[in-house]
Amino acid sequence: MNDKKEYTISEAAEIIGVSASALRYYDREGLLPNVRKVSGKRVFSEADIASLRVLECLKATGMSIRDIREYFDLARQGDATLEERYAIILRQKEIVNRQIAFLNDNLRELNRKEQYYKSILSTAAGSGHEGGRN
Amino acid sequence: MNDKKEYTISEAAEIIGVSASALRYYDREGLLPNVRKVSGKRVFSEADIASLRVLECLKATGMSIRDIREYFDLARQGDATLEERYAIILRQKEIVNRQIAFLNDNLRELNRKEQYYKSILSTAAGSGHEGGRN
DNA sequence: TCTTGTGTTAAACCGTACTTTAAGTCTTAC
DNA sequence: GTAAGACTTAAAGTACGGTTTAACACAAGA
Repeated sequence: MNDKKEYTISEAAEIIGVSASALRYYDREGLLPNVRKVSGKRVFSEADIASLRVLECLKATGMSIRDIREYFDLARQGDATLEERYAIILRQKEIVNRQIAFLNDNLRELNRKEQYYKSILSTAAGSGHEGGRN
Repeated sequence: MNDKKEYTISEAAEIIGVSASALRYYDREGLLPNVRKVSGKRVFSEADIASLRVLECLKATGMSIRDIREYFDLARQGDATLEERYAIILRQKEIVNRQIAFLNDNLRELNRKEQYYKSILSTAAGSGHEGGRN
């Protein structure tokens, strides 16, 4: 009995870590078709919260709101779209792997810069080292 | 003698992998103060290309155009700002490390979803598995 | 000379993902 | 009954990072 089953928009916002207006925006964009309305007010179920977590995961990996909606639409079409959704997840995994590899490349660049600054700073001399270049 | 020393805007754009209009935009935003103009036209030196590479690196790690300009401005102020620039690089490294960690978290989520779909698809039955949830 | 190609500018426009505003509804507490 | 607090909507506004447009300049080649 510890698990509450329903949430207001501001509770859902707090749980997920976004603003209530962002949730309204997601709803407008068709991303929350399962959220019921009781006397004009949105009621979020545990399943809606779970959907929001998936939404946040996909969003965090750079998928656009539009593409996430398409993925959710497929889910609502049931088992017939399982393979398609599986393919989307695989594709998104590849995208994330590329993002990570890219960030690692840039991290190496930053490390080089760090070492460069370190070496200059360690010679402690105040004597003109640079010509104002980055 | 194989190294050309100067480039037109479209050559620079090609080398860096951005559009010429993006370079003009960077210039407008004060990110290319060292680019000379010869009879009204921008001339990019090797040093300018090097700056652009730094710009792309910082941009790729999520630094805003405005913050990159501030970093470049510090560089133009010379040795007095070395420590400050060093600190910026260290901070940016931390940001990138957090980004990578975050992407890894999301990758794990995607892996879970992949396994979930895989397990359903492997039972090959076409029998109602889901209620249209994501 | 005239066209082609490459460059220039200022200003307007664009897509994405929200946020803000204004006006209204509903419930509860006093 | 009335005020507060949380919710609703449609529509406008915002920030960011460019892109596009329109009008013009200049150099080289046919």
